[in-house]
Amino acid sequence: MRPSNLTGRKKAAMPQLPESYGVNKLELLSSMDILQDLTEDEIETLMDKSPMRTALKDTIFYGLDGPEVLFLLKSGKVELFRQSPDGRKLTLATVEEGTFFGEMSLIGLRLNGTYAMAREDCVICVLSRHDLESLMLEHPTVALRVAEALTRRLEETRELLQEIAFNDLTGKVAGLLLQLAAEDTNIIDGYSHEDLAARVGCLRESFTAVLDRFKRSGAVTTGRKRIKVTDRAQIEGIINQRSGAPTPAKSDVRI
Amino acid sequence: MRPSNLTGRKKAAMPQLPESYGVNKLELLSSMDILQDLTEDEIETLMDKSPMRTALKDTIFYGLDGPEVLFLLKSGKVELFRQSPDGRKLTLATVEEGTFFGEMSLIGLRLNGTYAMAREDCVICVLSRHDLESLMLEHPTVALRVAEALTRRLEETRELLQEIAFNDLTGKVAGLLLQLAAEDTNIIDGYSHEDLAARVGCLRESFTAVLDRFKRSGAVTTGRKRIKVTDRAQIEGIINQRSGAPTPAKSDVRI
DNA sequence: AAGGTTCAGTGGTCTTGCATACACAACTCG
DNA sequence: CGAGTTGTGTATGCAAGACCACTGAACCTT
Repeated sequence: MRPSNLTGRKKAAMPQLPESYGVNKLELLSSMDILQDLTEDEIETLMDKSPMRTALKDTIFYGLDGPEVLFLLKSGKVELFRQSPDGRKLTLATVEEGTFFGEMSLIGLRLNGTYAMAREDCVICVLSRHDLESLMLEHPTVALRVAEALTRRLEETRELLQEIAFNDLTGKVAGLLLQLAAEDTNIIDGYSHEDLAARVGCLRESFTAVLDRFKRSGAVTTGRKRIKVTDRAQIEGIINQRSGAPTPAKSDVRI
Repeated sequence: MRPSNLTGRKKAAMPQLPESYGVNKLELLSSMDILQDLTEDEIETLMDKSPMRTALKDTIFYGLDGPEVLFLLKSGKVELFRQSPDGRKLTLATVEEGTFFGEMSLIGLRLNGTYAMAREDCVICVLSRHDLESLMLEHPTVALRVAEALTRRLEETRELLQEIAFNDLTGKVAGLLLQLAAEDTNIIDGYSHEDLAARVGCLRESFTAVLDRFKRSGAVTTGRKRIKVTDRAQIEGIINQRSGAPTPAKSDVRI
């Protein structure tokens, strides 16, 4: 946690977002994954109902107490995390623009112990539980897309669970690096060791130690808030050695 | 893993299920959570399309290679688990009757490294990806129910993730005991230490050791495949001590 | 340019839980 | 009823990672 950072932005006047955001409102909404099958008219109707908000980088804009709403993330990046009583942090997921979060509203729950922090300045559209339900009932394709997205997330979460459960720290870190490294550049940028440690659920020092071993073996190079995966194959090797790859097990398929 | 157990059932002739199952087919289907809003006619139509199968207790009936289908579990209990290359097992979820699993079919994936094992004799209805999609599109309420169920599971999985990440073994075991203990009797029945260890991702011996400490402190009594939680409060205390309860954190809610 | 803050790297100690190896009890099935 | 199988209880050495305490470097703000 970086309390001083979180509160440090309080004083900053919220920068008025460029006018262009207003102009592209429709475009932004139609780029949402779950709304892609709606017509422009339908999206416009929706637009009128749902307020548009912004959240500044590094602010926690949803905590334990918010309302039951679905958030549509139009631009920016949001991190969902939980916190243990002793202050440790675990990142559940990072939400990219064009998709939603806060799906707990679907079952009448709040984010439920989960905090949402903007990792970049964000533009967010808020949908009430009721609006979401009627939207889904009126437009089955939306419901289908929601179900698809939820399935994908469930799958990701299970993957993460497996990774945490099966791998030792070295394996977890290796997995994380591969997951975060940009496809093209192989660079992970903008995350401190502390951020990354929160994603594998370990201490900052332990993360540093593992990364250091990778560095010594020539698999990565590092800079401040910057890690470059130079030998992807090597990192992959570490993971496969330890977990992940499904065993051709004695499955006994009979139904 | 208990290979001999898994394969040991092979020889057993599949007992013909009682006729009553056939009679109650309609009733069974309408008790499915996601189908509860359909009329009898609609359910009957669906019935004709989807084959009905059975899976015997302790058989793995879905492995790495099955088709993209959604399973509707009508009776019995199914355990979804993954396996690491070195044979460790992690239970992702236990599916109770009246709901579905295999939702990966929604996004064109198979169960994806996940195995499904019948913990009791099961009656299962199989829905193809295509049938599922048309069902959801024609009946938005079904889609809504699916989304709700998926949300609930996502939430549960995150809860599990948090528990695994934040708690030490003692805490994890405590959480598991509370979760599994029957509301009324406080008894956990039918699970071996090995089964339970798989759910918290530790060795059988480690589980035994923790349980033994609980026993000594008088929180539980044990028998073969049977654990009775005698002092629920004490176990709860262990959990709260270590994790779980949300902190009144310095949240900075501003949107 | 100065002072404060965030990041990264390191060393040392201590606890937890893993690996391994048995012993025995309870259950199952021929 | 007897042999094999499965479930449970225990001990011991060992390694990973948590926890603690600092250091210096990079960055930001003024």
